[in-house]
Amino acid sequence: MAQKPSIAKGTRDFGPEEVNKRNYIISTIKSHFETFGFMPIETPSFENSETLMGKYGDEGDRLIFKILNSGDYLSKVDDALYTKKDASALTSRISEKALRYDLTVPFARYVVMHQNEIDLPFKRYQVQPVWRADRPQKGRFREFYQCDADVVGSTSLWQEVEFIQLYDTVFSSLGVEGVTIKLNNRKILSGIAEVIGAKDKLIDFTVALDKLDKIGEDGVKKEMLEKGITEMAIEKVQPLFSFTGSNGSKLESLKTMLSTSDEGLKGVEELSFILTAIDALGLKTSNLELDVTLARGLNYYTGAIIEVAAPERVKIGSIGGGGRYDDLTGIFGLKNVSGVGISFGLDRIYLVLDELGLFPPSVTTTTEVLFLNFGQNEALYGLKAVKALRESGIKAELYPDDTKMKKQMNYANKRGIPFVVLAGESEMDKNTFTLKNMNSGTQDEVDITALIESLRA
RNA sequence: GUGGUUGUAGCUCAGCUGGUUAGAGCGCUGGAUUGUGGUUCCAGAGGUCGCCGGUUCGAACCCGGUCUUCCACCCCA
Repeated sequence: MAQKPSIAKGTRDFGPEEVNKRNYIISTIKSHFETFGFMPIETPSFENSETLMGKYGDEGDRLIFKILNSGDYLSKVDDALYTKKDASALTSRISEKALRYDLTVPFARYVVMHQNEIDLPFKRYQVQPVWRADRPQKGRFREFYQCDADVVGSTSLWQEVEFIQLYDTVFSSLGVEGVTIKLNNRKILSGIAEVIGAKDKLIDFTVALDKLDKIGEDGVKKEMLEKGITEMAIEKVQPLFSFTGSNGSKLESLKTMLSTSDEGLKGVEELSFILTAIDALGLKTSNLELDVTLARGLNYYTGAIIEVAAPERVKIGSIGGGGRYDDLTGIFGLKNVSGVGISFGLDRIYLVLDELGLFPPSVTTTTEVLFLNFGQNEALYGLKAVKALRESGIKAELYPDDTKMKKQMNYANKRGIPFVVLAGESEMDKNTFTLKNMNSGTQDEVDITALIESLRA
């Protein structure tokens, strides 16, 4: 009984064209990672559960795909636990492995486990799939690729400067001009919370502030009030709601607002350093913008927070993000190692390139010439030429079956193969080939040298 | 995890207040056309109406559950 084929929720198949396009993006990103001095590593697709659990908050734990133990996993569960139906307690007994949730935590584990083999500061890049048991949505899947570059073992702000340059280089190279690299700093957000006397509500405060462009000033204020932030406190940060002007003037106004917070001022100083450096170095096509509402991934970022927005005409939002996290490896017992890194959102970059028509035509590679098959002797004659063409770097193939010519021509046509070679008895007698241009319909009878020459052009 | 939405041929979709053999376009296969594809013409194949149950004389259509799709929230790339 045949079953209806299906694929798991939130996963996708990729056809030849999609794979070629995705590979184009990935290889562009990788080549720039390398010119910036990053080195590749790979980690397993699944880790021991304890490596991942508890690193992404309660919400994160829920979204981690757990792998059921092999064998009779229920035999290890005592009746009391089983009857209690406590999912989280039961999970730890029947599942000891879990699928990779991101590339950062496995990287931290890698650094700690291999600390004697690597030289700090260590710059690594990693392009691998990750899995999340999330509910799928537009541009969000349960299996997707992350393209990460991180540096560990240096607190220097020059790293942040380098990462901004890297973003600019990659997007310019892909032809995506006019992206906006948004920059913020956790210390500034902390400072603001401190100044308004809501230090304990930092997360609530920033999560609400982050939604400013989405739900507007009134919506943000409403959410803040709901979370128990006082009206007086909100009053104090009123300037944040209409924060415009140059990066310089924004910094000035932050400096005033945060004058009583040492941490906040430190954040201003760090931002100022980065902005000055980028100003001096220049960017190819990107814009750099100080954005105090930027607060993603706040759970672990401790300094810089970076996010890249697609050009305005493409309504797709964020296409990359990153930041600084002090003590990245502390959870695995290696103290005082700071990390900073960025990530490229492959799927969304794909959508941007597709929408703007930025994939080079050469990305979709097809066979350049198809030899029609007229029988055993003709096939062998053709295959000798195919071999010669391949040695000249031309993508060539022979139609495998001796079927009707109409069928073979049709196949070439549908695959978009630009040239077809007809070589039957009469050509074999003369040691020639009939080369047909499928676009114009014209054809010429040529010898092997001329065949290679005309296909090479 | 919460709320909503979608599912009919390989694909995109019609299908009336519940009524007999569920349709179209595209695609596919064969032929017109035995060494010439795209265009045209002719013929043909292809459907447990997502799945399970219920209501009814009768269900693609109504009801419940479930899976899936897409959207919003939460969160996030």
